Amino acid sequence: MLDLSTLNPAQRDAVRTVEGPLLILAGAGTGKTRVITLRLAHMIHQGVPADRILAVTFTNKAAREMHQRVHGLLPGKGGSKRPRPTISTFHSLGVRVLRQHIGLLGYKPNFVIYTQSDQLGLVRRLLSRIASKDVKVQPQAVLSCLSRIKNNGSEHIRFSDSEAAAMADHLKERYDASLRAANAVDFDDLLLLTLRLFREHPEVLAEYRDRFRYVMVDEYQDTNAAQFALLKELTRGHQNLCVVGDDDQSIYGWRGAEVANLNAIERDYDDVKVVKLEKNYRSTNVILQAANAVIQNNPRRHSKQLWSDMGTGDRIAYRVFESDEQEAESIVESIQTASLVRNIPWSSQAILFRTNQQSRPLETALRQAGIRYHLVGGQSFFDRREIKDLLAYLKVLLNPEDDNSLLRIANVPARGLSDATMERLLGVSHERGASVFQTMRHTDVQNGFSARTQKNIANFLELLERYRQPLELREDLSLKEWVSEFLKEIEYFEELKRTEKHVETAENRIRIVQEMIASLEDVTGAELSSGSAGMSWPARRLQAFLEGVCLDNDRPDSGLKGNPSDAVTLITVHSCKGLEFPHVYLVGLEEGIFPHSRSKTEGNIDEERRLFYVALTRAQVALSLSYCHTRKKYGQSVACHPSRFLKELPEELLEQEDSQSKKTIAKQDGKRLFDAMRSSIDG
DNA sequence: AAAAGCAGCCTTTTT
DNA sequence: GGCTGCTTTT
Repeated sequence: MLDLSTLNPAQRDAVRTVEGPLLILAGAGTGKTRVITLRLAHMIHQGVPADRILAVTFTNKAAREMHQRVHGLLPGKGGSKRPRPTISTFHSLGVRVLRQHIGLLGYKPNFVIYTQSDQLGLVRRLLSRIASKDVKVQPQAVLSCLSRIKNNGSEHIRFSDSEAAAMADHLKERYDASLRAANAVDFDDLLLLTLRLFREHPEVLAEYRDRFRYVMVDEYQDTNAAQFALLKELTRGHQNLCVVGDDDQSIYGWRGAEVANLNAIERDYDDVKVVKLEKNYRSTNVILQAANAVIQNNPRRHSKQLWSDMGTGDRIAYRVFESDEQEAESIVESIQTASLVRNIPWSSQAILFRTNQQSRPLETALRQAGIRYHLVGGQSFFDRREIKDLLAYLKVLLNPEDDNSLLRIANVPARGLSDATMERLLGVSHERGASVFQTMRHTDVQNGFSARTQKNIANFLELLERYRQPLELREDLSLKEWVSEFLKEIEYFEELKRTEKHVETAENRIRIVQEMIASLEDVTGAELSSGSAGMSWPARRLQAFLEGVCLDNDRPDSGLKGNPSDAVTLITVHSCKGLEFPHVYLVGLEEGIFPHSRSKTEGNIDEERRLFYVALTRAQVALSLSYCHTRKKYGQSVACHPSRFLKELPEELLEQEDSQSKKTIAKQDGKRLFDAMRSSIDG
């Protein structure tokens, strides 16, 4: 029997409600994940077949964790024969559905998924083709408008981006056509095409609706219109939809998330049961009071008051610094002191910041102090040239129709397919409505080029074919060896060495590629269910690998090798949602950074405040807030002012800490610090 | 056709 | 400050 006695009444109520629509309003740290996992386990104990349950999470990491926790609660761990609940993100679910049925929409099932940078590349290319020179429009802005149009139709575009919006409107057709020609889909398509599939092919919808009799959604406040529509399609009829969310933690509005979906549940479903979780299991009451006070300044929210049994707790440290470098150094010093004096492990301490670039001075300070850290988020990894190259090679080998990837690597390393040549091929491919790869293969096209270029084209095609064949034919193929051989043949590492000034950076890049290749072998059987039918085993594994890379931002420890995971966490406020740390240092609380300057012009201060609220509620026992008088922006120092959010904190919860008092360590602490330092020297 | 030099711009957040 | 993409040079 499943033990529910440790739950509070509200939690138990939520867990025991199995049938019908259920809305769980779960404040930060109120044991939400526990409720979800226990509810899942409870349903299965009650006899609901596990494979008829669908649980949707926001990130792949959350999905994995939930999977493990649920698995731990179920009987018969060894017997993997038992059906398991489906736990995935909306996007991964979309991929699964589309791999099976996308043929009905005229795509081929081996489609590739375009990442943000792929999309950006495509937009750039389209812009340069049509834009009559120096129309100053940011591809990034066009892309986000495109996304908005795709999701909501063109009437929803903001006025502030009118040029970008107009351009997006203009490009939309071409953009979609290019994707289709490349047999590619973008992130939005994963949801929108699934929705279209469900609407145009009721028999497919029926299959999934029948399969998933019980649907549960985590982080519901972050769902967008398409996701909500998908949920409605899936649960029409049985109405067994349970959503868990917190309107105060809605921080993805810029990506189309609609808090309104929380209320829409009560509007669109009959007899919705609402359960509110307000007892917090994470933080001291000082921290919770601060969080409550801040969030009260937001209008239109489901009122919630968090409280806990964790005592009053220490006041919140409030610190002011001259510069961002000093801030970084002092914070690192505090972390070190906490570790040496009070034995706080590195992993219990996290530094939170609003923007990725703020990590730089912090990383520098941590490295100087010799403290291990790991950086969460920060896209830099997949933006690395060598990773983009490698992924482009793999994508082309799997799906040569992928123009974007093909154009990226056609002449890398140089093989006589100049930009001019590829530009011409691209032009012809547009005329014929075929992919660049297909275009290259036509002899009549080839004949238009010089004898030398013809030879180069032929060589390139031959290279691709030669490596594609084993992928499709040899069931026992080792992907790792296969890729290694390919890179060796094209002399990619030599290319890296040649183009890099410093030997170390080249070697670093090579190492990164090799690590990536090694992880090709890690593709487990579990992910393969999504492989499209009719493909060979190695091709499906490669597909699963690329999917994982595209959809799962949570890259495996790219930090130093073999670290025993006791490291300080550096993380953006966005990606820290759902996490908790005993000691939290929130830095850079300045106007323009937090709240971010962009949010002011767009009137999204409320969302920034929610972001601040999320940051505060990550802390369990100790919280430190700080800002600087000057900060380096794009190389030069700029004066800054304290964040308005600081003024929203009740003064009695704060402990002003000037740089003097920080150095006066209490006597016994001083002795312990001394002993600790001595023993670390002796040892 | 490849390498070297230079201007301009930025990333707020991520599936 | 640093990167990307563009222009010039050889």
